[in-house]
Amino acid sequence: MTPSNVEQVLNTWQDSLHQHGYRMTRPRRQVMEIIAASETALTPQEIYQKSLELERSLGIASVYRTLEMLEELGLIQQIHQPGGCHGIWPTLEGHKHHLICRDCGQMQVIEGNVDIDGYITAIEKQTGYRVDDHWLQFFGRCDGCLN
Amino acid sequence: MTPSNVEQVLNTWQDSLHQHGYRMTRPRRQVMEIIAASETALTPQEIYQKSLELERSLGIASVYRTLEMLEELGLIQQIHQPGGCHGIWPTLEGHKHHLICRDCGQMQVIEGNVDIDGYITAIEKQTGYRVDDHWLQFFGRCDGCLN
DNA sequence: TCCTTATTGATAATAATTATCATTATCAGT
DNA sequence: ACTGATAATGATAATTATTATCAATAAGGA
Ligand SMILES: [Mn+2]
Ligand SMILES: [Mn+2]
Ligand SMILES: [Zn+2]
Ligand SMILES: [Zn+2]
Repeated sequence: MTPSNVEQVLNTWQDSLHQHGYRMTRPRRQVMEIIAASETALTPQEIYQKSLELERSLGIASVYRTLEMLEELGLIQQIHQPGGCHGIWPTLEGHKHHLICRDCGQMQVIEGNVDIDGYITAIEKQTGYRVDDHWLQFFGRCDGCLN
Repeated sequence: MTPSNVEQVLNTWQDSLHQHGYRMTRPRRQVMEIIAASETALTPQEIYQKSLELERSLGIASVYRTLEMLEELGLIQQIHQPGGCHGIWPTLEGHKHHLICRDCGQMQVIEGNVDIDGYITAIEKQTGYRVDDHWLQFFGRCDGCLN
């Protein structure tokens, strides 16, 4: 994300916090800035480590508490990867998927394809389950890491 | 899986162990039996807990070591779930996906649909990534938990 | 059956997450 | 702008999960 894009996301998130009765504090802003500015999905520990380079670092407990809040508000979600789970990424609007580079971790957001809806209907008929969500993630190597 | 089906899987796995120079021991057999007989994806801790009810329980270190070996042999894989990750499930042959009940955790194996291949080709052209794997998981409620 | 050595299990060490509580800082109300 | 109620922080303790260590054990080829 570009710096101005990060600011825009931060403002949206701040509105959501206030609408739900949460205060906007410096630690929370720092966590949100780190997440929104990152090119890769970060773990709680990675977010904490990045904060150590700031003028005023975070408490590890505040990192976990902020992530819990952001997830409850639906502003972030967990990205699951082979051999390194629980990365954090802003929630996607609409029907999108994740493409992740195995080498550098860089992520791309992919438009969802409509065919999956028909697939889901078939699955529900076949199994008797009611499907309310799905995850689709692609793994591979990015252009930079291939060359 | 039915008991006889479990036995069949266990024999296949035992062959794989011996072919790779691993010994078939009682702890390893117990871990494999627990995994193969389970209706839900289990965590390492859950596998250990189940073993406590057996005549001769497992050491927690042996659980982790056995899982590491089985994963290296490609016999099991990690199942990632919202709010409870790193469940263990036997590796699927061919192109299949997972359907997981949010309430009871029961899993169903779903045939993969061919449309995803075309989707992947489009993604590669669009992003410059080379895609070598994908995960597709469906979440919902099973027939039993709906009623 | 014997022997080599891979494997186990008890436990120590490390890492990650959650709980506790005195202190601090946000922000609604004036 | 100031004040006060209290939400939130951060240091740290407690808990939980995972990995490392090593003497004792057992698998399986000879
Ligand atoms: Mn996961
Ligand atoms: Mn989709
Ligand atoms: Zn890359
Ligand atoms: Zn169910």
